[in-house]
Amino acid sequence: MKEKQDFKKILRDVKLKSTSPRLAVLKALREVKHPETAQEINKRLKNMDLVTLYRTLASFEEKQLVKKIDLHKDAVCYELNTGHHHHIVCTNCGTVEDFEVCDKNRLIKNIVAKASKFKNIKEHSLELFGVCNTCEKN
Amino acid sequence: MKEKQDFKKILRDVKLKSTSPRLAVLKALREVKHPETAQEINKRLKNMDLVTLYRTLASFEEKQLVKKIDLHKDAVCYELNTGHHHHIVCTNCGTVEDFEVCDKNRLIKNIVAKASKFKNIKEHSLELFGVCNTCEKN
DNA sequence: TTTTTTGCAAAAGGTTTGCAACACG
DNA sequence: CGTGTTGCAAACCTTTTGCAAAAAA
Repeated sequence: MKEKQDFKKILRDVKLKSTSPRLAVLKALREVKHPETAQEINKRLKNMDLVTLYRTLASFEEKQLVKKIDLHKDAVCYELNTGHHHHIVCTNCGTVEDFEVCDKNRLIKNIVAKASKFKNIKEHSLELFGVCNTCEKN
Repeated sequence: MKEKQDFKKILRDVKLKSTSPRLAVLKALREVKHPETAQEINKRLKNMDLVTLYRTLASFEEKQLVKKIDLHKDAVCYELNTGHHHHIVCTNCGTVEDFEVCDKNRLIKNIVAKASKFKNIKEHSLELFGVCNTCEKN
């Protein structure tokens, strides 16, 4: 299977040993298009220990393979760190739509220019919350 | 005391009964300029039950007196909902600097214009994370 | 007096830690 | 073979819930 080789290379590149839990988590993360909580990911994986999953996600986050995102759910969500984007979340049904911000660098530059205590920004959160069109009809 | 009357009016305006825990929490929130976790607020208050504090903060949030904010700390932070602003957080020492975004409405409008599932945005998060100038020297 | 709120104890839920057995490289 | 990783149990920490006593209007 070609995908498996992909995953092994990804792990090798970040100097993580290739183990079956890690491969399984990479697969699970790639399968799904929206951020999920650890429990949600765990539910989709057979024979995966929740503790191992948390540790796997933590190591992936450290290597910047995944990002943690707060979508105002009961728990933090995780997603593969591919392509920079943000999310609009339906506060009613939980649907998530991605979006990109074209002039974000300019935005952040403007903010930092006025800031007195910071010169460099490493990360940022930007998530929108509303009721999606489907939910609004009901 | 004039401030106490202020607080009583605030509570009356949102139809919450005026009780000493609520007055104490309002005072505590006004005293401090940056968002704090429930535990941090609780530490500054004498004779305040943590459970009561959580319930008080929840009722305040419902009445939009306070806002919950995720600053990537161990727990959610709360702050008085006065004047719309966002935060830059030092990932090293925790220092927080506020900022305002002047063209935020335009930003959100642009995002929503491209969104297929959403027409209206009710809330948004926008927090920046970096290392503050002081920490960067060391 | 009636209804809401408080305070305590206890539970719930997500996440972390300790440690021995195991597996990758 | 040595070091990093897993799996299980148990701990941890924040937040919530239940309920009787207390306080607000």
